[in-house]
Amino acid sequence: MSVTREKILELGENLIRTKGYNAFSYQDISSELGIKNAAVHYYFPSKENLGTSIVKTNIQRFEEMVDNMVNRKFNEWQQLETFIKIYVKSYREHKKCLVGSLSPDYNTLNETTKVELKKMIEMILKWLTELLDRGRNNEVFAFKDAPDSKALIIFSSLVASLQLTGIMEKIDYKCLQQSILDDLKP
Amino acid sequence: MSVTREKILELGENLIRTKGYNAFSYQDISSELGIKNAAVHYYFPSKENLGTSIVKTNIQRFEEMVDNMVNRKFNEWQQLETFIKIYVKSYREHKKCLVGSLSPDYNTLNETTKVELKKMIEMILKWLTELLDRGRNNEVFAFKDAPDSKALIIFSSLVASLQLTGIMEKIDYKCLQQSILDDLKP
DNA sequence: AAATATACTTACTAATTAGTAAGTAAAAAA
DNA sequence: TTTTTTACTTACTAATTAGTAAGTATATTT
Repeated sequence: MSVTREKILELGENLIRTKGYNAFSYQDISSELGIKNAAVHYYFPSKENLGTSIVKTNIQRFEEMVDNMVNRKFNEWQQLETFIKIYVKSYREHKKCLVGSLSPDYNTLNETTKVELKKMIEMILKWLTELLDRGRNNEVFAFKDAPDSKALIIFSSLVASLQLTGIMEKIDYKCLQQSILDDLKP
Repeated sequence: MSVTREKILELGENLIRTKGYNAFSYQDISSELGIKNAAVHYYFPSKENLGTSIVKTNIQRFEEMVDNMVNRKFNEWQQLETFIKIYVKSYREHKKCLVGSLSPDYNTLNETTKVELKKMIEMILKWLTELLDRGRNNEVFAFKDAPDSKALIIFSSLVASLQLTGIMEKIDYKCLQQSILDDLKP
């Protein structure tokens, strides 16, 4: 695959995660890469196309991460820790996560982008729900709620806290991360 | 105060909460109210001005809600329930909350709007932290974490879940609400 | 060596955006 | 009754937006 194409995808993702979908333009990308507006359209004919590709790339990344953890025979606790680390990394890089950045703009997205975003959220929640359920059965986790409720609360906490830490510097994300894990200790 | 001015504030808030700050325009407001673009500028010279006024209105609403609960001598449990009800109402109306809608766009907001949004989040977290702390001392709530961590988790869950329910219709917001409350039962 | 595909640029369009300056009709104040 | 204020409209501007059509230099294939 083309280097420019990959740079556009990466820059586009960063722009969504720092400015939001409706605030970034093809000009933002072209000027940053030192190419012309039309060159971006050469790789991604429309913004719909680019947005959808960015979400698809993220879905793939998530699938690869899960595959990798299964191959390395991570237990449930290790898997949850690895997942949370993604958000801690975003926090350090002063970026929101893609889901948190795109969700408020959902109504303004094109159909194909909506479909992929929905798919991505479904995938994460399904994986997290099953992880929590399995982990509780194996006595790696302990919690009262239904696994799907717990998954939603954990995912929501990670997503929204990331948004809030971008505004309130005093919030300690690592502390929050520890809180989530402590809460699941048997 | 002018009726048109109040209609603009209300419509503007709804537009932020359904489309996002950078996707709504003065045209959206003027055409909906059957007035001209320039009439909106008459009341709110700039979008910065309108955005800031909308956040200020919401701060005032929050302060009034707290005052009202104190006057009616609500205990900590009742106060938390009342607070959560705001989000359940938003859920039923298919709207996100203002904080969740504006936070991802924070970097694109004007200084004055940033200041007010930060003030609003600070206010809510401070109130919730103190409520949880007081409630635990009075044995109305039970939880292990530090009150500020718990406040952040609860607030984040409410904000982000509201965003996710707008995408995944199968998520049961009332169930989540119950989970949050159950988790605090002594 | 000729044909073709790749990776762009040049130069543009049509629509939308926030914002403004000047005018106006009706109500309120003097 | 005149003046002033309120609440707009008309008519516009300058900037930015996504997107396109046609051209071009370079690399690759035939």
